[in-house]
Amino acid sequence: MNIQAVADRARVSTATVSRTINGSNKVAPKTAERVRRAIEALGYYPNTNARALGSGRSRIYGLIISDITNPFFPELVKSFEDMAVRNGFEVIVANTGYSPERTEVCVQRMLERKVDGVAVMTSEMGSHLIDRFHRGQIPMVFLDTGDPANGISNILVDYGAGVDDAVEHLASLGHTRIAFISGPMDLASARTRRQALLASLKRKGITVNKSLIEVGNHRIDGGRAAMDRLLTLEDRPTAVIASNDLTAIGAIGSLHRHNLRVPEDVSVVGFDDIEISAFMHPALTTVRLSRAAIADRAFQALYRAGKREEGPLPALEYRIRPELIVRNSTAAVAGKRRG
Amino acid sequence: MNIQAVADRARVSTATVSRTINGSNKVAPKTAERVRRAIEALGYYPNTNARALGSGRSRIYGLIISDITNPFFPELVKSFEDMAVRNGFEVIVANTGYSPERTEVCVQRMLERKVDGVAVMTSEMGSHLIDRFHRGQIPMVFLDTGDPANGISNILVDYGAGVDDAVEHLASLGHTRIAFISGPMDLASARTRRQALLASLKRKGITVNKSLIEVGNHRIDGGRAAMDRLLTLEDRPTAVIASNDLTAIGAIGSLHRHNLRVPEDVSVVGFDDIEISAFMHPALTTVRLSRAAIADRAFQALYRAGKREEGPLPALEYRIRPELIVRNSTAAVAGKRRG
DNA sequence: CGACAGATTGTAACCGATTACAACTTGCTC
DNA sequence: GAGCAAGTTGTAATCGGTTACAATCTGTCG
Repeated sequence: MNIQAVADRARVSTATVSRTINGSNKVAPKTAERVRRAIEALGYYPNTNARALGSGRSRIYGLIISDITNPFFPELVKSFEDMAVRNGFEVIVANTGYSPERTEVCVQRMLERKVDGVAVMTSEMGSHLIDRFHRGQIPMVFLDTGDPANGISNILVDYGAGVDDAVEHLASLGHTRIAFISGPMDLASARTRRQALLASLKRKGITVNKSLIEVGNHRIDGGRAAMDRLLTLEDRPTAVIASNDLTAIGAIGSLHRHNLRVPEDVSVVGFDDIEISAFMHPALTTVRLSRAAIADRAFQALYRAGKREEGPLPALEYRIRPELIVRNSTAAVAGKRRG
Repeated sequence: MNIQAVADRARVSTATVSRTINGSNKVAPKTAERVRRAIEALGYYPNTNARALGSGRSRIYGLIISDITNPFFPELVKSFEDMAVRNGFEVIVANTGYSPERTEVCVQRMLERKVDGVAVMTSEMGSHLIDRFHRGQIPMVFLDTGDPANGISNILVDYGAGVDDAVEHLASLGHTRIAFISGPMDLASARTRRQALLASLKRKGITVNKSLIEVGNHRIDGGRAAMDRLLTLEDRPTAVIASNDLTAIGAIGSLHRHNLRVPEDVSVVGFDDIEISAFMHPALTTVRLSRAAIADRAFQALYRAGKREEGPLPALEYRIRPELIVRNSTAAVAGKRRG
């Protein structure tokens, strides 16, 4: 079953079938209708490999993430895939596993499969790898680390605004001793969040005590260990902001093990709003970073770049503002606590 | 940069380059070496679209799952992708979203991209869709619902054995009033788990009380609601087995809200062992269904089928035995509890 | 030394689409 | 009715590989 069979049945040439399929306006309505009926009757669908080879466009987008088992990503992947498929694109997902070697493999996979664009939702992308995409004229969109001036669309998350909301929220509840559990410092996104938080505290006139800044690993165990350490302090924090939700969940676990109540004894704020956060006990107050919004902008960036024929790639910047979701892990600061 | 350029530089024909790349033994070692150096020097890699078109093999596997945001799947996807990439294959992941219409779209995507095999890790696959794969001679492997006699490899999970372990474990701790929170009854996998549990209880001589069987939805909120209902019973269960971990986590949430302790007052056992279960408070005792093992078998099934040239597809059955992981959500039954 | 098998390499058809270009229709205008 | 533009359709080259088959080379043996 190929395009020739359809052409024969519709009594036209393969060119006309191709034009009909691809929505060229150069086909007379009557002819197009005949072709469509032939396609229908034969149950024909085009061979995408031949299409890609002939046209130079694969209708595949690459999506590079760090790790699909990180709960931040599944929803992002799903949303992106959804949009892509609705627009006739396929998606190849690749995990870097935070490793440069694997990242190299990811890039190679994309190149070999001739993707029409690549969304890089992780920060482990060295400039020599970026160059390879550039050389292939492949549109790119990055999360936070793109550079529109350099032809790379960027999705810019306004961490400052999101974190401000969180700090404001805690301050309004009377908290002044606010601790922060950051992500691993070798992760660019973790550093960005940390900086945003420190800046925000400073802006609000809250003194930033070094001992109240702990480092986690963006996983539950890291959050738990960090909170354990914070609880050894002479002067414990009354509230904790975590660099992501898993860290916050770990912190809550630690607090529970130390027989402290959340939010009565300590308030906890997360970041991301992964699905499970709403169902925790207590439900987590967190700064939502919408994955659907990110996926949407990423797709749009690539899709638009693909629309232009042969102009310089229009690299754009898209802003996303996180949003504080208040649930039950935060409350007004209590009087002096035991300890 | 194409195969001709490599051929020119190595002073051979394109056929020889192709044979070298594809590891044909019909190339003299000296020649092969010359070709390899040319490839290296030029930084050449083949165009997979052309390859697929010419050979009829795309080196892409399809992976159909129900929903990547269901925590059961990310690890499965990652493991499968890992094996595939290591063996030179690409993977296309598609979510059915538990919907027949979307499932149809998934199948169409696979067909259009000419996958060399498809792993169906969900049960929403109607027989007319299966036929479409059959017609395309596309190897298939299913999870639990395959039929080797019909040319479809199957990965058979021995739910009975896993559930037996769980029941045995609870029985040995003195529990006799054991409740079960099932998944949604329109899900085949949920029904299978339910049947396995009922059979196991019967085998162990534990009376199965209808009121102790509740229905959840395989999500946290469903587990919570089901547990809420179980707690209204006159004679409460001392232990609960959940159809999956999210349900168990919801159940624990409910128990906590009712000021019951886990495991002192009620023991809880999950199923799947999703990543978060180990980090819960308390850490969840659960029956692990290894996603890595499933992914491994799925890949092997497709890969082997692809190796045979033109024989009838060797559909095989692979067995996987779940494994009880004892953590802190189960303990010996206490004396009479407050009612 | 010629014949022949086996190993190696090249030639060219083919996979199934896209698309530049040519060719043919129409319908106007003058 | 010739001339011409716009609209429609067909012809055939092309994308970049794979692979059947033909051609050539090498070595061995009688």
